[in-house]
Amino acid sequence: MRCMHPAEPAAAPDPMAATDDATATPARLRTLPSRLLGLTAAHADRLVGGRLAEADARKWHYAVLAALDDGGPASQAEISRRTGVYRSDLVAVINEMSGRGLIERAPDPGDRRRNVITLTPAGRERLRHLDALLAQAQEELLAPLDATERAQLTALLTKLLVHHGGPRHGA
Amino acid sequence: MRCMHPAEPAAAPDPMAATDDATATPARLRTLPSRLLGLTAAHADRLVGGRLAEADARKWHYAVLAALDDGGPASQAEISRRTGVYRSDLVAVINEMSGRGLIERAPDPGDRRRNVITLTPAGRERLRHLDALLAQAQEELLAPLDATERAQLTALLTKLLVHHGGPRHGA
DNA sequence: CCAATCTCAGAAGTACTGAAATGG
DNA sequence: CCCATTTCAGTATTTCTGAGATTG
Repeated sequence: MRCMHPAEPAAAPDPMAATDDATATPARLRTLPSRLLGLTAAHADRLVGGRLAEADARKWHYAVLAALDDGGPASQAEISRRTGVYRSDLVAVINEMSGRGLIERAPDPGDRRRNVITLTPAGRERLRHLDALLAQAQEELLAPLDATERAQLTALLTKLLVHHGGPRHGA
Repeated sequence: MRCMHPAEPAAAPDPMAATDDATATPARLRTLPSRLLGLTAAHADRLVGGRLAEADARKWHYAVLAALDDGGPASQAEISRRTGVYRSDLVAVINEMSGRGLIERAPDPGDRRRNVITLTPAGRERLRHLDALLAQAQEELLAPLDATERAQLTALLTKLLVHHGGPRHGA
């Protein structure tokens, strides 16, 4: 995986993780919640990134497609707000995706500062495909958990997120 | 935070995270487990990184101190194996920490290729301090959960990790 | 005159690679 | 001759900043 989430730690190695070769991971770190979270998130990130890579896509691509399908056509600034991708970096993403015919970039007649980005039929189909890949990744990730445990995990994580200001762009 | 875990996604922003301004986060992403994990991990990373920053420390510093306190004096290569920090990057970390008197770097009499890194009393005290800061961060992170829920979260995350090859250096 | 949008060019922080130098 | 360790120099990736040009 590359870097779909702006406030999310893409997939960087973690110094707190250690091999179990000669000497194992320091005991203090073994059950540290923040470390477990980081490790698990990294793992999930690899899973998701790997699936998307099969289709030559990145998190950003999916995020943009999802934002357009969900909220309708929008300016680049608006997409940036929806997805958390920086406006600067959105340019390249949109260039690539429009080059593949997944989206269309047209000047806004009403406000000539803006480009209106629209999802094409090919983009919608692409989104469905990526949705399927994403679902596979989630299944792979959650494989060791049963339905009850999955619900618990979602509930716990959501509780942590909403408590600290909810899932806003920066976090 | 910076980057304590080698295979853990430090603290990169997440494109899948979105503001709730005009249009909210795409519905598909709202409860996507991998996204919840990434968001929560990023949040935890900020908390931990923030606390450590108070003491002008980074994850790496803590990881090295913990590894030394836990496994005793070691060569740099050994510390790299314990912590997951790359040998190349360890050099700078060790330089800085030895400059602050937290550790000592001495040539190994038995094997002159190696440096033996030893924790100094100041380093041990430093570690205790960082331990306290880390504990604060965990408490802050888990504040919305009661004891039972915290245990559940730890259990669930551990289950996910051990299932996929356990917490090894790369993940 | 100020705000917003799009764009590019580059800084900053991180992970990772490769090779040289030393020694076992 | 080959392996291990320390170190440096450099690559790759990604987030984020700043400024310029255009338009409201």
